[in-house]
Amino acid sequence: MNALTKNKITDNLINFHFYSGMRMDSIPENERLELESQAKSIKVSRKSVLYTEGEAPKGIYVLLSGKIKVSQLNVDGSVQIFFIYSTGDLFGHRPLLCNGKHPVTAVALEDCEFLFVEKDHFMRVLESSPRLSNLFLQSVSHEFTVLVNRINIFAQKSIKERLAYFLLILNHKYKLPGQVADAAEIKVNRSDLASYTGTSLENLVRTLKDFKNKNFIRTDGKSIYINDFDSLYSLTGV
Amino acid sequence: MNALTKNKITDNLINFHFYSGMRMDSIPENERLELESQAKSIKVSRKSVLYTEGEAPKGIYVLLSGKIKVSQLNVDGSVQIFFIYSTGDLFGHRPLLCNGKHPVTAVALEDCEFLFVEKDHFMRVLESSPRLSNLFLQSVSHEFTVLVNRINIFAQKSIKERLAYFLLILNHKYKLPGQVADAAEIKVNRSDLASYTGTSLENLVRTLKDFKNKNFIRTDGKSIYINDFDSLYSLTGV
DNA sequence: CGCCGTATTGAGCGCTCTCAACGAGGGTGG
DNA sequence: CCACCCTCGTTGAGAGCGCTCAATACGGCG
Repeated sequence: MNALTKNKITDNLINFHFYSGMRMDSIPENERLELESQAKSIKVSRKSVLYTEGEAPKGIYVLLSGKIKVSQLNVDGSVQIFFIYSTGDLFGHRPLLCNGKHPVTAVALEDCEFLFVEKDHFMRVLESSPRLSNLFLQSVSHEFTVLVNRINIFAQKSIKERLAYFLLILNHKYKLPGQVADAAEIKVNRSDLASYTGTSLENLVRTLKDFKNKNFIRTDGKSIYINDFDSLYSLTGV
Repeated sequence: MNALTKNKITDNLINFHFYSGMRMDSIPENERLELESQAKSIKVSRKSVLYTEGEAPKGIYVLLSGKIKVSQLNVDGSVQIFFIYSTGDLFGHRPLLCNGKHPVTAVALEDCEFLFVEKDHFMRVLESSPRLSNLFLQSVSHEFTVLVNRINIFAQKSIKERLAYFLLILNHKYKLPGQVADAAEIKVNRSDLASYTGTSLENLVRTLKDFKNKNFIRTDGKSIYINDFDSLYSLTGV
């Protein structure tokens, strides 16, 4: 893949489909220090539940290490995963901003460490800083576009197209800090990957196998690595 | 249907799935007057295009009469409709709030009349009013939940479930101001309804027929009326 | 070694799509 | 007024995708 193509993939996906929302390092120093001054550092182990859908939000979270999955459980037992957060991502703020309940459940995919800022402190800092408030407004407005684009993906694309799409997104999420290689080690189990892609476990496995046969990806145990970004990207049709 | 059930439907759908976003009448009077002072009143005929995906946003819109559909066109020619705006809805603001392009295309479904506030004026009013800015932050954060719920619908539900869901949403959108009757005249053509539900035209027609046979809905020419809110609601599984 | 959770594969069914034809209704020109 | 056309809606048939159920393989751990 040449540099031009690569940039196009990166631009399009990151800007309009991927975009992790708010990150701690995009917050101005003053406000960040103010938030951090009252933040608790918390460690949880794999499978821990940070919050559950329907709960009142207690504060905001900044992930320092590990991965968090954010999902909904349907009445028929099916699970839809919406996001996977990685280091630096700030989340859990949106229900606070609109006085709502958590619409989703957040669970640790690995052992995690995060900062937790309590609701009252967060809201105080937010109210005292129009700059921060505008930053959130910008961020959430951008995420609106990201979600609209994702609705289109789910409504109009086949499993194959969707899986290609989500593998590219996960590749970003699983890049290690400072990693130069394009391909990351994607460590999501088949069941979660199926819930993320919106398909059954068996169908997910079959589609992965298809991608492997075409040499788009390779696997090592349960881990997935992308070989051919270009082909996956053109498959997505975005 | 008893009153309790009806309220549950209304509450759940309106709050978490429907929610039309910002409305002019939820803006504090001062700011509203300031916005309106520079607003142009514009009339367009059916099928007129207000803006196209990829375009730079020029301002915000407040619908006074008529209906607007908001959609994306895919490379394979398929169309996904995301929203249908009706009287009072304020839209087109989100790309302004995050310095982005329009992610979607807005087209008049009927002859429409709307207010248009130019970008510069809107941004000036917004910057001068933390209260307005916070209102938008609240609104867009709430819409985040709405869109997340909708992703779940598209990723996990069948056409039948999705159509039941969107018919209930459209029923709200097509209620006339002050209408007491529950059932509105839903005047969306089959093709648009298919694009909204995320299915093919033929399949949409077949599912409508199924609903008609079960007496969930009735049709009069091209218009659709809901008979049985309860059954449709329980079909959606939300 | 046996157990348990996860991954893979197979078979068959049903939903949804596409292609194709037909019908209904409104508008236009002869 | 009628004939024609154009758009939109409806129906049928058949193919293929994606689902469920069921069985098998694999790997870590007690």
